[in-house]
Amino acid sequence: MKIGELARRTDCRVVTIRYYEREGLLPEPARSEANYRLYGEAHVERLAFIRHCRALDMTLDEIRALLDCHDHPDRPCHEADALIDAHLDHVAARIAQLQALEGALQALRARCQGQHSAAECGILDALAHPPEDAVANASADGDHVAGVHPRL
Amino acid sequence: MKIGELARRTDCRVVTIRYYEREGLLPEPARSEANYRLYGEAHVERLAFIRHCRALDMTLDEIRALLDCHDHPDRPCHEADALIDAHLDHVAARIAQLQALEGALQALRARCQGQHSAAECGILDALAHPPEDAVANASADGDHVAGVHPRL
DNA sequence: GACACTTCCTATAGTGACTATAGGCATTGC
DNA sequence: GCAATGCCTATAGTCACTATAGGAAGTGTC
Repeated sequence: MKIGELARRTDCRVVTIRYYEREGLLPEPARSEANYRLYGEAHVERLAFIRHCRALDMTLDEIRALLDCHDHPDRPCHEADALIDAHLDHVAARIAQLQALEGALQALRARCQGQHSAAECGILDALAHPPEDAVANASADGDHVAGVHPRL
Repeated sequence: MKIGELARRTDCRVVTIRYYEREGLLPEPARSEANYRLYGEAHVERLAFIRHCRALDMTLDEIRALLDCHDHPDRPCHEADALIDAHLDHVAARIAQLQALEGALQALRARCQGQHSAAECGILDALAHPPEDAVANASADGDHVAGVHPRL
């Protein structure tokens, strides 16, 4: 099949497939006479694997490591386990962080009901002079779980 | 004060301050004879405002909008309110998403206790052939709240 | 005054995981 | 024969920074 069908079957953009190829996550496929990429079922499976990992918010580096396990079925799978564990930790940490953030935002929101001018707005005031601890715990500590504005 | 002191007082890197200036979030300060940037208390306050917003994971565009409100105290503050509301929605959505993700990862993790070879590993198997719905709800829907791997 | 060390300056490129654009060839349907 | 679509490559842009290079100015010690 050509790249468009692969894209349709894996719910992945065509450009993204080519990007994965450049990044070495997908092997270079055969080419037609017209130089079109030609894929088989193995490619569908591998791309599906990648997209599932991405849906779980793993980085391409993490996925590379998992694919490496996948490509060496004779080796033990401690690595894969450890990777998932570490990733779980990151996700849990990020959730806690965002919940703190949600609390801070709700407190902020409660300070204004929209009836004032900006000069009297409790929100703007609080942002200019926050109560010290309100925001302290909400900021990330480099734990590799992304901020509030994803791309996907 | 010079840029280093401003950075220390606001817990913000020097390069980041210059970046905010280039982005128009901070006004260009006065310069010393040696061309060093010279800041006053107004800059400290404005930068603190920006950093608090960033700690709440707002984008620079959102912050620009809030600063615009801040800079026009005579105007009503509906905009600021609406912005915080929208941001809260995004954070809440992201939390829900990550919790779904956490569940999917825990289910995944439970499939292997690390005693197998990669060929028998339940994790790798599940990633290659997931049970359809497991991952479906975990993937983002472009709601602008970032993925699992932040930078900050 | 000579030297090292730190702080400051500008400009440019890199990060991750894509997305967008330009310019062009191949295929398909009418 | 022609337009619409799909495919190709290559390059640049996204966001919020971070890193690096190369140099000038200020500070402290001998």
